[in-house]
Amino acid sequence: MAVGRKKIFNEEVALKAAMEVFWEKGYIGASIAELTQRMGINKPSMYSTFGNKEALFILASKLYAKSKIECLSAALNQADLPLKQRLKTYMMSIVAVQCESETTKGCYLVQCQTEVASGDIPAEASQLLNNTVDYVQKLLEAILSNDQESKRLGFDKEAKVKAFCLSVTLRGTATMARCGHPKSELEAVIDHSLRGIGFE
Amino acid sequence: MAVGRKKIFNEEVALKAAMEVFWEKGYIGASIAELTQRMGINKPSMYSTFGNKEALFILASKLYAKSKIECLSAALNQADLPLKQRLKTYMMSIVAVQCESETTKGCYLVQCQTEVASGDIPAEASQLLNNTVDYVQKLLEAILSNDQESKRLGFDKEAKVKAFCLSVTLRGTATMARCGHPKSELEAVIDHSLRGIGFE
DNA sequence: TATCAAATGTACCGATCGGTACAGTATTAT
DNA sequence: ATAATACTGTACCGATCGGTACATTTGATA
Repeated sequence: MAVGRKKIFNEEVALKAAMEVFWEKGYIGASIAELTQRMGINKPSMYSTFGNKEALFILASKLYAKSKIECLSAALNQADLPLKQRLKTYMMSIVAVQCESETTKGCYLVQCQTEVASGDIPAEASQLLNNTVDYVQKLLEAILSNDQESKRLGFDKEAKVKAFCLSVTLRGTATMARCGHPKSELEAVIDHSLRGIGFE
Repeated sequence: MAVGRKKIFNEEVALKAAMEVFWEKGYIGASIAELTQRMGINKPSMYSTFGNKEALFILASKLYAKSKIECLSAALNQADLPLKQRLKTYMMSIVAVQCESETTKGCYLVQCQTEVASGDIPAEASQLLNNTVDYVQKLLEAILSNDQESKRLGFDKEAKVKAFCLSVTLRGTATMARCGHPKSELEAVIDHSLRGIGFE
């Protein structure tokens, strides 16, 4: 058994709170003071548990990727549903995440990636953000390349550019969600976007 | 004639330099130190000429709106060209601005609007940013509502939602441009987007 | 040439940034 | 009980933030 005084907080709960702050404020905008306050711990506890701001950010980003993005992928492979419907369900599930908060937040990744271009985010964290954003696009591309229905429609030949278009749309909805536009308004955009790559 | 020592710098040149910095770094990310350095002046000159950071930001934002956005509107009203072509030319001219820099910047407005949601930008400046972003969408909506060809196609009945879709696309391309995607890659997205609202 | 307004450069202000030293307190092992 | 260990709280570090006081320099006016 571990010796010494027990931690008074739960690491997972604290990390989730940190993720929320980074989501709202970005990497630079999230101060250690606000982070620790919202995490319910004080600075030495944060530093001893998570290392430093960058390490905390990397953990928070991984948590976002896992709990808010990667877990949605299954919708794309529901074998019995038409491709269009699977894509719409998947994209709308991402939009739902963008709109889920009362304090409008958009997408953690899109939010923080704008800071990458500013040179404000350390290299390792930048890489992680880029990889996760890429993950969605690659996933869409893979479906459009390999799905039977997609091949039948001839979409596999333009899978890359079509996936890119859908990805652009999702980034656009992320910025809109951050400005307070509700899911209901963004649904029409997804519909039009799917039409744009050739559905109907 | 004005009495006293002459200004050693040109206000317009300095303001343009400030706009570039805000464009790259956003409002919070642009420090007074970097701003004054890139403007080629020192802090007291900046404060005596422009007031403070917020006032400088408002002037820089107005300059961006005028010199990078509003001046592009004419392309939409080139009477002899088909609507689709006018829309594409207009949207691509905005994409060109998003991609114009060697240090990739995306869109000043989209960049800074994400900071509005963080509560980092003073009220007056927020309002200005929102208005300018709204300007593009309203412009698209007006064309789709009133243009003869648009009416013939029946687009005027859904002008609002179609304009919103195009606006989302342009915000998406802005975030892509900021990540280094070139204009050539984004052109296909504009084409698909126009297809999505009913062209072809 | 003397005067005076305006711009400049330096040096500083308090507040906040990310990060840490250290004393105090709780917990387990001996 | 006592020692060893790990977490907590306070108080601080140097660096940077936006902003300013002030002495100096410049140049037009009188």
